[in-house]
Parts: sequence; structure tokens; C-alpha cells
Amino acid sequence: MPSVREIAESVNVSIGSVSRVLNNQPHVSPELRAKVLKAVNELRDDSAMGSPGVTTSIAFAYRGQSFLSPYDAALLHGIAEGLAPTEHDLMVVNTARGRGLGGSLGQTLIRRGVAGVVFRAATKDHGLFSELATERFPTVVIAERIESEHIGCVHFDAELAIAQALSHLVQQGHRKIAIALNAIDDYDHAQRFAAYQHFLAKHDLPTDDRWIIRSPGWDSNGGSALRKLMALPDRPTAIFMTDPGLGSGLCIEALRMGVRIPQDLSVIGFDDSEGRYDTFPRLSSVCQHVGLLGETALQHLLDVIARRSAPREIKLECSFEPLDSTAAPFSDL
Amino acid sequence: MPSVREIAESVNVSIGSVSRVLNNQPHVSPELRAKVLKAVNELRDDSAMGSPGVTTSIAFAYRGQSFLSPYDAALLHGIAEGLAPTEHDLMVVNTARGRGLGGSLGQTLIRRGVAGVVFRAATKDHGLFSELATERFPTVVIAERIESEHIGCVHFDAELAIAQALSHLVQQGHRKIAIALNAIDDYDHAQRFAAYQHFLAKHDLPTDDRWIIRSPGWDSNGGSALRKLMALPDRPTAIFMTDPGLGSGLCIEALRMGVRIPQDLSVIGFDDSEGRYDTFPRLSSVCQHVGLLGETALQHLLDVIARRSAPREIKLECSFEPLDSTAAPFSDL
DNA sequence: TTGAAAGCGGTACCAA
DNA sequence: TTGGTACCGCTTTCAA
Repeated sequence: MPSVREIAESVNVSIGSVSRVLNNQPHVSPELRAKVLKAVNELRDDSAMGSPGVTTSIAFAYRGQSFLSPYDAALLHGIAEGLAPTEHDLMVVNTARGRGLGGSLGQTLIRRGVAGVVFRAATKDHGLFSELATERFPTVVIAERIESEHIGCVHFDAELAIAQALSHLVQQGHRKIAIALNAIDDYDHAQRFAAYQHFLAKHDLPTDDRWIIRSPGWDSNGGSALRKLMALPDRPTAIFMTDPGLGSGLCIEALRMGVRIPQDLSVIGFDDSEGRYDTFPRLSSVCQHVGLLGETALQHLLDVIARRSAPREIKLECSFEPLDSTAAPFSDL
Repeated sequence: MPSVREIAESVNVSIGSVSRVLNNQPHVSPELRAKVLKAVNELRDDSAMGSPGVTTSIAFAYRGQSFLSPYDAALLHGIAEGLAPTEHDLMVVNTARGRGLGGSLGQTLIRRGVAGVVFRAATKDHGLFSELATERFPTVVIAERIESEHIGCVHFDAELAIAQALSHLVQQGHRKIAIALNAIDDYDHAQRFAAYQHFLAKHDLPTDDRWIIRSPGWDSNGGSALRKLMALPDRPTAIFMTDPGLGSGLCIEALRMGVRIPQDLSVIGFDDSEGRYDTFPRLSSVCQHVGLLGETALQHLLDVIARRSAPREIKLECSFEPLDSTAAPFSDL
């Protein structure tokens, strides 16, 4: 952390004004505030990196109550892994909660000794992001594309792997392919739906609004998706579950209903880690390694903090792994 | 945080000595160190609680790499829930990592502005606990019984629920009951095994060393437990899986092998949250709500910090929920 | 709203 | 190892 004198000198104000900004006190002009905060973030790591053994924290920020789905757990695990060899602590911050007496998120984090933040974007947090960007607070956003040159982002690109998965179905003879979507319409899920629509359009496959099943992404809703599907008059022969929970829920419900996978229905799942081996049958899945996502985001953040790299967009590729849940459609035999 | 002068006065030493202790510098006698640290912890909340809006952190401590199994995730979720209405942050600390230049865990946490710690006991951390106890650092240990009067602990008592579960099997006609154990021999798992042995002895049921199957608690090992069991010459008609992962792994493997549950084998599972509804068949389970465990531990810690309560042992009860995986043994029909 | 300076708290050095 | 003291940095007050 640079001293108030250093900061004061670099922006040509008095140390008192710097102190006021840092402590989020009133009677400071917005311009001066922005100037000071930007200077703080530009100065602090130059000095911090010089002296070894300086321990600060890295924050994992999320918004709302979405904390600790299996997705978040895998993410945190990756971050904790990456943090292990460093001297940093991990601070978990819910940005939805009131942050003391207001003030920007960056200010709050600076005061708590946080060197940088990995932000798990859930809904649209772009207001927060642009604030962090103008303050130059080291920030890496997960699972969202960010345009700012001052903010890094790491996300998976599922387009190619989804095309492979759907091709796999088409090669086996499927033409009517349904999709189950998590009702949470974040960047990832929007991308998955777009990739599905794009593929269908490109290969002249039939579409039907009833084949698009939206539900909250919990396990049990995979079951309700299956029931909705089976009740359709001219039902699809395959379904793409765009969320891990939906896929495993569907497998359970299929066993209860006596629907045989893949004989009666082919299923493509989505896997965040290794869950595809723990269903029956093992779901042919579009796979993204969320732990790696967390670790990659953390490494990039550490690079940004140490100025080894400028904030940038990092794209990780999903992969398709065919397992036991896909076969030729029954009706074609 | 009390000032060095306050602390110095309360223990009758110079402010210099207090500073040395707090910064973990050499040339301090162990007695003085202990005295000062104890005084710090006794003073800090008296003052801190007086002034509202003071934000400090709560630490979640774990040891080694066991971080973020589904168990940990549920725990953290409970803690984050309980923290939401407060002004505290959550800091995640791996105690296995080198803590700066040494010094006690309590010292390190004090310096980082941590008000108290929820400790997830994995292996025997009693050295750390007694250190925290002599320093009077507010500590609540999860899933372990601690004897110290200065440390709180919250754990589940599974004895009764396990007896109910096994009685349920006996009433259905089972006598040969196997058990699958997580190789991690922590307090919880030791208790589960003891409860099983105790029940068998009390009801004059047969025992056999080969019916005790130990394996690391990951899903796939539930499958290997099943294969070991089915290979036995005079095999048990029921098995008690003492770990959630083992139970779900067994269900999957049973489907692959064509072993029908409960017709060919009755199974009692163990559930940390709601996983019992996401297997096929739904496992009759001994249930503990791990999220509640985390929330309870946090509430107790907040009480201890605010001196609303002395550190104590809190025991939560497990429950038994019969579902679809238990029936009369096949061989008896 | 901002700058100057006093006040307060913590560290580091030196003597015992 | 411990206490005394000088020093240094941040905050707060006061005047402009």
C-alpha cells in the first residue's frame, strides 16, 4: 500500500484530501476522488511487489444468494488451488450486501487490504465493472465477456463443442433435437442456446418452440423437463441439457419413468467437472472444467496485479465427450 | 482493535513489548507473549462492540487440500448465509500454508483483522486448538468434540439416528449388515463406525471383518465397495454407506451391474443435504443438515465474540429418513 | 472543497 | 529480554 504522501504527490493534492478519499468521507469532489483512486491502484503494486512477504488478500466477489452451487464450489476450489503457493488470503465478498457507509466497491476492497478481485458475474453487473475499471482496481470477471481494456475476463467458449455434440446426434440419425435451458439467462446459458439455434439453422433441422424447455437449473427440474418432453405429441428423439443439474435430474427421472437412455431418448449433458461419470447412463457431455476456469482467472489476476500482463480476454475451449447416452433414434430402426 | 497503550496498561508492560508481540518479532519471552495475546483478545471486543459499524472478518479455517468437497461447500454456504445480515466479511484460510514468518495462528488472524474463526477440523488439529485456547482467540470448531472451556464446538450426533436406521433393517429381517467407511478417520466417521459396532453387539447380530469396507470417500469407490460386497461368499443382505459420495457411487454401480436395490440388496445411505432425492432408488438415509451446522457454528461464534455466550459444545441430532432403498432381504422370502 | 498543522497511534532504535 | 523515546504515517480539525 503506497503512503498518503506518495499518492498526494502523484496527483498534486494534500495528504488530507487523499485520506478523505480513502476513508470515503464526504466533502470530496468526484473528480478528485476518481483521480486519487486511480493513482492508488497504479501506485500500490509497484511498491508491493518490491518487498517480498507482503501478504494481502485476493477477493472472490459474487452477487446475491447464488453462492455455492456446485459451480461456485468448483470455481472457489480452482482459486484456492492457485492461491496455495502464494502468500495471499482469500476473501469472499457478497457485493449485494451494504458495504459499510457506501463508497465504491474498489474503495472498500482497498481499505480491507485486497490486492485484486475475481468477480463471478451472475446477472448484469456492468455498473460495478465500469466503476472498478475507472478506478483501475485489478479485476478479472469470470464467465462473461467484458469490453473494457482495464478489466480482464475469462470465459468458456462452448460454440464449437456444442456443434460437435449436435453433429454427433445428427450423424446417428437424429433430426428433432430439444433443448433444456437453465432459467438463469446469464452469458454462458445465452451462448449455449445461441449455439443450438445456430446449429439447427445451419443444418436445416426442424425447430419447435415446445422443444425449448426452460426451468431453474436444479436437479429435480431435469425430471420435469423429461416429463414435459415425453408428453409432446411428436416428440424429439434427443435432448440437449445445457446445465449439469438438469442432466443428472433427467437421468434419475428416466429411471423412475422407465424411459431408457439412449434407446428411447438420446441425451447430451453438460458437465462442469467430472459429474458425467456419476450418472446412469454416463451422459455424453459438453464439458468445461470450471476448476481450471477459476485457476486461470486467478493466474491472470495475479499477472495483472504484478503488471506482468495487461487485462485481457481469455477464452477457454469446451470439449465434447461422447459416452453412453447417445445412440441412433428408436423410431429410425 | 485496542491500542497498544491500552494493552500495555492492562498487562503492565511497555508499548514496545506489545508491538513486538503483535508483529511476531523475536526477543519476547513466551510468558509475556501469552499474556499479551490473551489480553488482546479479552480487550478487543469490549471496545469493538461498543462502536457500531466496525467491520472485521470472520475466518473459515481448514487444513490441507480437503477444501471444497460438497461437504465444505454446504458448510460455507451456511456460514455465508449467517454472515449476510452482519457487517463481517468472510476470509478463507488454509492453516497448512506457511503463515508469513511463523507466529501463532491467532496472532496472524489478529493482524488481519479477523474477529473469530470457524475451524473445520479434518485431522487432529489439537495443537492449534490449544494454542488458540490459551490466546483466548474466539474459535468454534466444527465436527469434532473439543474439551477446552475456551473453544466452542458444534457437531452432529449420529448415534441415535444410526440405531434407528439399523433397527429399520433388522425389523425388515436383515441380520447380516455390512458397512462402507470413508478411509478418512475423522471424528464423524469414527462415531459412525462405533455406532454401527455398538448396535450390532447390542442386538447380537453377526459380525465379519470382511463386511467392513474402507475406501476413500469418492463416488467411484461406492462402486468398488459394491463389487467387493457382491464377491463375498456368504454376503450381507444390507449395507450402510457412511458417506454421501459412497452411497451415490454404489447406486450407479448397482445399475451397471444389474444389482437391484432393494430387492437384491438393501442400502442405507448418509446424506449431508438433499442428495438422497437425487439417486435411483432414493436412498433411505441417515441425514445431517451440513448447512445448518455451518450456520449454527457461525451464530455461536458471533455470540462468543460479542460475549453473549461462553464457548460451549453444541450437539445437533441426525435423523433417519426411510426411502426406497430398504426392503426385506431376498434370501428370506 | 481544499490545504496546513496538530494529534494520535505504531514501530524501531537504543540503553539497561 | 525489556522499557523509554524518537520517529513516521494517518486522521482530524481548523482556517481559508
